Amino acid sequence: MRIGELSRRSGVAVPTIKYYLREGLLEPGETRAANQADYSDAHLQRLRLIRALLDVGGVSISSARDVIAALGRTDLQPHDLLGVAHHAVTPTRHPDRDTDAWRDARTAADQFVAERGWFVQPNAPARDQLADVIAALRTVNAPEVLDNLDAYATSALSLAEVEVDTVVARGEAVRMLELVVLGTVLGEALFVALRLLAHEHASMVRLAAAQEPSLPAGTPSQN
Amino acid sequence: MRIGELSRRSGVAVPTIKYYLREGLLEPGETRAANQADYSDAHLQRLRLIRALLDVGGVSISSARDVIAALGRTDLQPHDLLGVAHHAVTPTRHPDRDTDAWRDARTAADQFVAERGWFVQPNAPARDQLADVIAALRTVNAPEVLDNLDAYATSALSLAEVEVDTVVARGEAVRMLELVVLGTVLGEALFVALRLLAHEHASMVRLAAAQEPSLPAGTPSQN
DNA sequence: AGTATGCAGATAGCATCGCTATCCATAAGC
DNA sequence: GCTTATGGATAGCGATGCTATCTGCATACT
Repeated sequence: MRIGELSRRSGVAVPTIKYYLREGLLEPGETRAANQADYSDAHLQRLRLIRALLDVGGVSISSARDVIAALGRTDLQPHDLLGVAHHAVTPTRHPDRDTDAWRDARTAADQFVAERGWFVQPNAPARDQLADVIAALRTVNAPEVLDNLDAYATSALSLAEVEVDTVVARGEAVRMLELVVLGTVLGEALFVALRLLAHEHASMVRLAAAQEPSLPAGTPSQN
Repeated sequence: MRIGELSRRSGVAVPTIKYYLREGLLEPGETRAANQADYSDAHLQRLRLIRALLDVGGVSISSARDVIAALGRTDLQPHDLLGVAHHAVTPTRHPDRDTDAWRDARTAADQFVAERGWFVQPNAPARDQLADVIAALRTVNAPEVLDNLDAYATSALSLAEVEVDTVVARGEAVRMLELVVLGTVLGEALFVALRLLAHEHASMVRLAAAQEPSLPAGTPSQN
């Protein structure tokens, strides 16, 4: 198919597809003549993956390029891809990390990981992310949230185990790689959305109940 | 204190503080003369909150303004603030929602919420977010991730209950409002970081173990 | 009193990101 | 032969989050 049809079938504008080609997110089609290239169903699939990463996963163009490049490598194991996927979902914006307060928070983060017995690379970016949040919660003086660290970690671990099992359940290497990426990026979006829904439910049950006694009957609290 | 000291103590550049003043994120200091204003510790605190929301929470300037405006209102109950906080963590980017595939996903999202017995406003933005992810997972043909919806929801609910309880445990209304915001925005960042750490741990234990038998001895799988 | 520094408020500029629009020569389709 | 579409290149655009500069005045130091 040519670019027009690719555009129609994917819902992505032609200039945008050209932009992705320029940026190396999408492989060029097979050139037939100076101004004719042929795109396959694989291109369509790839385009859908790109849009999912960008629109739903919130991944940047350059991170998406890295992820896609990694997907194309046959020498990577699923675990190796995790680093790339994690990098993709790691925000670039972050607070000033060159302060004593931040370094203290980073120490606390490392200590927490160690106490949990988690096996995590010493330079994993998620350690810095955790330190960012710890430092922020301390400076805004909200230790209550940090008191729940264990609850957060327990939820996170049980989720992570389910996700990894989902990948492991697959035999084919190529499929596993895709699932690592999708599980990491879209899994995060999935959880975030569900957390907000659960948040609203829990809040309605526990907070609103106090002020407005006549709640929807039979709303379970799921304990 | 004057703006220079506020800048030094907060680590925020003077022009940036002026920008926040213009944008209505920070209240003007008490004017003493045409070009002299006085800032209090409350301003410093507020500035730290702003930086936490922007840098760690990834909230936009305009959402931060909404959140801060809501914090200042005395007529709001904690539950009312949830909507504002949720809006702040809801990304503006989203896939095309004007397709049949998306509407199907939205129906599936509503059905999921209903099955769970969750009490959630029909127009809650998180419903759309959930539909976004469901639609994306379907178009990239990764139903495996969706098979774990229940696991995700269970984790999300237990987390949400802990978070709501943390807010409820506080008596003072003003503090509760702050905690709703911090719990929603920074709680998300906290969970995301912990999930990545747990992800790496679980992956190391289950995936890398297969190819590289000599793992760090005694790494528990926390089952 | 004189000088240097700092301040408030206003306006303009800037870097990045993710597209979008335009142009050109060529090929396809009717 | 004529319209339309294409590939490739280059330039521009709108939003975001600052950053820089200017002006007139207050403050601080000496």
